[in-house]
Amino acid sequence: MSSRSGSPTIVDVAREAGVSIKTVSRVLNHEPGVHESTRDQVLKVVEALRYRPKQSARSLAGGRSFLIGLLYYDPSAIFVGSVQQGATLRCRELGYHLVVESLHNDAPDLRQQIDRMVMALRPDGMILTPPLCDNPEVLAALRESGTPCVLMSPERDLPGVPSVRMDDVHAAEEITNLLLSLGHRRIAFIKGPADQSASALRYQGFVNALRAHDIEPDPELIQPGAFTFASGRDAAHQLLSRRQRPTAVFASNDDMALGVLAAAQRLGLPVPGELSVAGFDDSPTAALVWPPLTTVRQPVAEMARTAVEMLVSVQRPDMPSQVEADLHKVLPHELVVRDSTRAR
Amino acid sequence: MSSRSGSPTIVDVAREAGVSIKTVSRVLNHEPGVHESTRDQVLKVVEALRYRPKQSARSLAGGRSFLIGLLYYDPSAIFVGSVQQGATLRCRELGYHLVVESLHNDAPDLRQQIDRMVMALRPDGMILTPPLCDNPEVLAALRESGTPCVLMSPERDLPGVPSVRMDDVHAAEEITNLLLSLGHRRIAFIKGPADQSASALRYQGFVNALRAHDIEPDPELIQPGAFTFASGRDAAHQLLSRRQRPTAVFASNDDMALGVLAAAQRLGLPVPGELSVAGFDDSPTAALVWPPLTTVRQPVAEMARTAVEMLVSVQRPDMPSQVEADLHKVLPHELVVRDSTRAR
DNA sequence: TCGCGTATTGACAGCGTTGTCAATCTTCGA
DNA sequence: TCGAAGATTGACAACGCTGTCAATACGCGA
Repeated sequence: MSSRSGSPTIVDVAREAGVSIKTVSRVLNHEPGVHESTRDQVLKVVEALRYRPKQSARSLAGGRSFLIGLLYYDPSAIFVGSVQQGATLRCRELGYHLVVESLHNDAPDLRQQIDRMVMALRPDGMILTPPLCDNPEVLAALRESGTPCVLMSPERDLPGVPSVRMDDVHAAEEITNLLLSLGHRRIAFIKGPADQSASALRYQGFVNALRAHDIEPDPELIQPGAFTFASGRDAAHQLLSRRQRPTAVFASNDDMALGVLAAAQRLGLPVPGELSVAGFDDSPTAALVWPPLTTVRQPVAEMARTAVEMLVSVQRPDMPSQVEADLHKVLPHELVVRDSTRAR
Repeated sequence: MSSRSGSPTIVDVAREAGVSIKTVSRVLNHEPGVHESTRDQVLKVVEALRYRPKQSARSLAGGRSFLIGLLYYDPSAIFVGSVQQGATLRCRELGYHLVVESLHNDAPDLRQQIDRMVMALRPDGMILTPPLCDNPEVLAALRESGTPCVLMSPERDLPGVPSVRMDDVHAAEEITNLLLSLGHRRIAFIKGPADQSASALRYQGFVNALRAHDIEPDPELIQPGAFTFASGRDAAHQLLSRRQRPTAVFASNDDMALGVLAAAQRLGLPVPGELSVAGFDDSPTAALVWPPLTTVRQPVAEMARTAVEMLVSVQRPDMPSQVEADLHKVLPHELVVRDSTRAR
C-alpha cells in the first residue's frame, strides 16, 4: 500500500519492494552493485506504482538539476527553432529537460538575467546560439557561475569552451563547384554583413572554389548584402542590370537568395532558364518558393543533439569525457539541389 | 562572512542580517507582516551577497516549481515561436521559467512522455498549442496529474479549462470587408483543411461579410486548400483559369496566399494590378514577398503572456482568481494592410 | 502603570532524494 | 572449516527552503 496521499515517493517504492530507499535510488540511477534480482524487483514496483523521482528533490540532494538551458536572441530565426527541436529530443532521451530563455544581446541587465537563471535553476549545462555565444558578457557570467556551456556556431572557438558548428567554407565551395560544373563562369556572389563570421567564411569558400578552377573573382560580380530579403533583392538589381550580367548568383543565405528570385521575376528574367540562383541555410521558405531554391542544409538539429550530449557527458562519469581535441566539433552539411540551378 | 564554500544560502543571509531564515524567506516571498526596516536590512544583505534562492529547494519545500511547461508539436510553426517568445518574457517578469517539450501528436507513448515531464518537474502550469490542445489524451493526462493548463486557440473551449484565442470569424470578416470596400465583388476564398477549426471559422467570417453586403458566396469561387503553399498555388491556378476570374483572392492563411502570389506571377497576372490577394496570420514571409501581403496579425505573443498570467494567478492568492466567465479569453487582432490589395 | 490585541519574529519539522560510510552476505582459497 | 576480499545493502545525515505554530515586542486605552 502506498502512502496515503499524493504521488508515490521513493519510500513507498522501498517499502513495497522490501528494500531500503538507497537501493531504490541505486536502481533508478543505474548505479552498479545492485543484485539483478533486486533490481528487477524494484523496477517491477516502480512500474506498478508509476513512480517517478521528483526533480527538485534529486536536484537538492544530488546537486544536478537535469536541466539544460537554451539561450537565444531572435526566436524567429529558423536556426533557433531547429536547435530547440534537436535539443529537446536528445534531452528527453537522456532524462533531461530544456529551459529556454530569450535574451536581448545588448540588454543592460543581461548579466543579472543570466545570474538569476543560473542561480535559481542551476542548469547542468547551457547552449548558446549566435549572437549570444559570442557575447563576452554572457560568456563571463556563465564561466564565473561554473555552468558548462556549448557554443553553437560561434564566430571563433574559445580554448576550453566546447562548440559545435558546420564547415561554412567547405559548403560554400561545394555550392560554387556545383554552379561551375553546370557550366557557369560568370557567377555573382552576395556577401553577408561584415559583423557575422559566416559572411567571411562563405565568401572564402566561394573564392576558393573559383581559384581552384583558375577563375579570378570579378569584383564587379561581388555585392555586399545583409542577410536580408531586401538586401538580396537590391544587390540582384545591381548585378542584373550590369552590361554583361552573371549567369548565376550565389547568395550567401536563403533570405537574400529569395530577394534575388524576386528581383529576377521583376525584371522578367526566368529562373533557372536565364539565371541560376543558389542560397545557403535551407530555410523552410527555400522549398516553398518558385522555383525551389538550391541551397545548403545546415545540420542544426544534429548540432543541438551533439551539444546536449557534450553537456550531459560532463556530468556522467560513465560517458567519455571531452578531450580538448573533441571540444570543437564540426558536423557534416548537405547540399540540397533543387530547381533554381540549371546548366547554362 | 558567508559560508565557507559555494553560493550563499538563506542561512548566510539570515546570519548576516541578524534575523531568522524565516524572516528572510518572508521578505523574498513578499509575505506581509515584516517590519519595513527589517525588510530593507534583509534586502541589503541579499544584494550584497548576490543571494538568489535555489529553485529546487523552494520547490521541494513549498510545492511550487516556478516552472511553466510549453507543449508543442511543430516547432517550425511561427505560431509556436511567438508563443514561446511571449511566454518566456512574461515568465521572467513573474520569476518563472519556461520548460519546452516537443511531442508528436500521435506518438504511442504520448501519455508516458507527459507523465514523465509532469511527475519529474511538477510544473506549476502548462501551455498547450494546437493541435495538442485538442488532443483528448494529452488533456486527460494533464487533468489527472492536476496540472493547470491553458489552451492556446483550441478548436473548442472546454468547460473549466482556461483558454486564450483570437476571433477568427471577426478577423476574416474584416479582411473581406476590406476587399469589399476596395470595390471587389468577385472575391475568391481558399479554405483550410477540414480538420483544423480555424478553417471553418475563417470561412464563416468570409461568408458573413459577403452576406452583410447582400452578396451570396459563389461556389465557383470557393476552393479547398490545406494551409500549405502548394495547395494555395494549385487552388489559385484553378481560380485564375476560370472564364470569369475573381478580382481578389482571400486565402485563409499566409502560406496559401504566398502560393496564390506565385501562381499569379506564373500566369503573368500583376498583383495587385489585376488581382488583389489577402492572407491570414502575418507570417514573417508575408512582409518579405513581393508585393507584401495584406493579412491579419494574430496577437500570439500577447496570448502567451496572458496564458502565463492565468497559470501563475492560480498559484498566487494575491492575484485575482479566474471566474468562469474570464476563463476563455479572446484577444484583439490587427489588420495589416500592405500592397497586395488595391481598389479595382 | 497594567493588560490586551496586534504586529513581528523565530524555532523547528518536514519536503524527497542522494552521498557517505558502515554493516551484512557471499564466495573462494588455504 | 576459517578468514579475507568483494559484493550487496542499509542507516542516516545532509541539501536549502517553506509551512506551522509558538514566542516576543509593540501600541494603546483604562
